[in-house]
Amino acid sequence: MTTTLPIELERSSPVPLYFQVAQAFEKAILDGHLKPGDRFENELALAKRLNLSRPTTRRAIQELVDKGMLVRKRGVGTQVVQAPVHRPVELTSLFDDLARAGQEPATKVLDYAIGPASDEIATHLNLPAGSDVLMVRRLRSSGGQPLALMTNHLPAALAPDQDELEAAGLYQALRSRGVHIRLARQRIGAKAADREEARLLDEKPKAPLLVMSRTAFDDSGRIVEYGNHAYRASRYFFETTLVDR
Amino acid sequence: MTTTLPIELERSSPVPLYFQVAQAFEKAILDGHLKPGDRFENELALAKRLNLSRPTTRRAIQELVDKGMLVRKRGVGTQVVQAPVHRPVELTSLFDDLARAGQEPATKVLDYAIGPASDEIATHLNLPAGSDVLMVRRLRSSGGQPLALMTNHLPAALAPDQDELEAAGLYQALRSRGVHIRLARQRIGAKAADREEARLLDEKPKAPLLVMSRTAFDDSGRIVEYGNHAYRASRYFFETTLVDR
DNA sequence: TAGTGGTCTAGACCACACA
DNA sequence: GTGTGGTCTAGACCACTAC
Repeated sequence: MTTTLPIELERSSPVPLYFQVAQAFEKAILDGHLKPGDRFENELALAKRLNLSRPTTRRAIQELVDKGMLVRKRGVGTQVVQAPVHRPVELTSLFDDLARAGQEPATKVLDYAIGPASDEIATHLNLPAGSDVLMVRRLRSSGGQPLALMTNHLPAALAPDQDELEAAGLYQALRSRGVHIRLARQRIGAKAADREEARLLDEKPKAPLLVMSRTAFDDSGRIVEYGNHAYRASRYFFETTLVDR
Repeated sequence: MTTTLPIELERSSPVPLYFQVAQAFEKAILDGHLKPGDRFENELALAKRLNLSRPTTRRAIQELVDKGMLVRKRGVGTQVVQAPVHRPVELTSLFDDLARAGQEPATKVLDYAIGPASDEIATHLNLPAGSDVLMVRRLRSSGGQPLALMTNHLPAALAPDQDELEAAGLYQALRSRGVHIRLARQRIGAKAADREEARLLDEKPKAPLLVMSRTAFDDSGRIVEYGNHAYRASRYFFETTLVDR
């Protein structure tokens, strides 16, 4: 069955039309007005109904396909994916994730030191050996329980204050300094906790930890941050959605 | 500096023009002909040079932005990201990953049983309780060493033969049955190995394992597979690239 | 002010799936 | 055959950045 959804467009809004359309459909899916397996209106009909050009309409639909909420099949049509949808992984910090989940994260800065980079760190940050970098180690907790141990390295020029790092996430602190993170590459693995990690995270030595190392880039393609995070396996996981295009 | 790259287009090819362009640039970046930090030709100039329309040119560039190889900044331009590029995570199986890496994976089917689904599995597969499903448990090894223990559940109608599962990956077996996986949602975490996992994976009990549970959808949005995989932490990790759009 | 990317239009033709 | 999505054109106007 093809459901038609009433959509109001605000043509004078700075929000792109394709985005308004995509959001309206996303909301309809999340609210259950469009059900899993429902056939979607075809592009031409939708474009006509909304008084939009086909490319604009198409882009709106593609947005949701990329998010893993719709699937399209050439010659057949577009359908809503058959499963309750979670939020896709976004380029936000753990701090943001938790704040959104209402878990009230707290951060304690354990180490904060600026000095010449080791060869390894300089390589990861793509800086000349010996450049000044900030190393910060933080313990993130939520609900009174330790959650993650985070070690990050940044070019000294971008170093946020220690206060900022306790009050907000690293990315938020960078944003307020005009640094916009556009890209992150992550490597996710597992390891056994060493003695210090165990102590700080309130786990036993050799307890399984979920580890993530991340390199973040700004909108000029420069490396802004390199970090190693260790999460308590009992309290954290990553979600990813992969789309074949 | 703006580098101009000679690109040959095959207009009669079934390969889309935007894809040909994207591939040419991707190759140039991977081969080092375009270096990290290099300014990219702007869209209009590139379109004119290649005798393409701007949308087509733009789509080619966007393709590489989505892959995390380029970053664009409004009013400024497009640049090559400042770091060696790995392959992005794709919708392939571990089997494919290893075969590509030349590690000669081998698979042993430990269990293969078709029967009524438990409530939990039925829910994960979005099937009526008690529907017939295949449960298959496999041990994946490479280089003579165990690597992953994989438990998968599929609707019985899609069940590949046991032979197929030993010879190829699950996804490849499904593909040869006309099932095209278009979407996968993954949850990645860590856990301690239980006694049986430890035995099969040649690890000690309580050794850290990287675990992934995955739900896969076909091009009609139906759930095709639900699986739980456990990887030896010492031998596997996941890579993800996140792009802010 | 000049140059860049971001959005949008109104069409066109093609490839594929299905009845 | 009919209907669907996939690709492509040749423009247009706007928003933002840097000088």
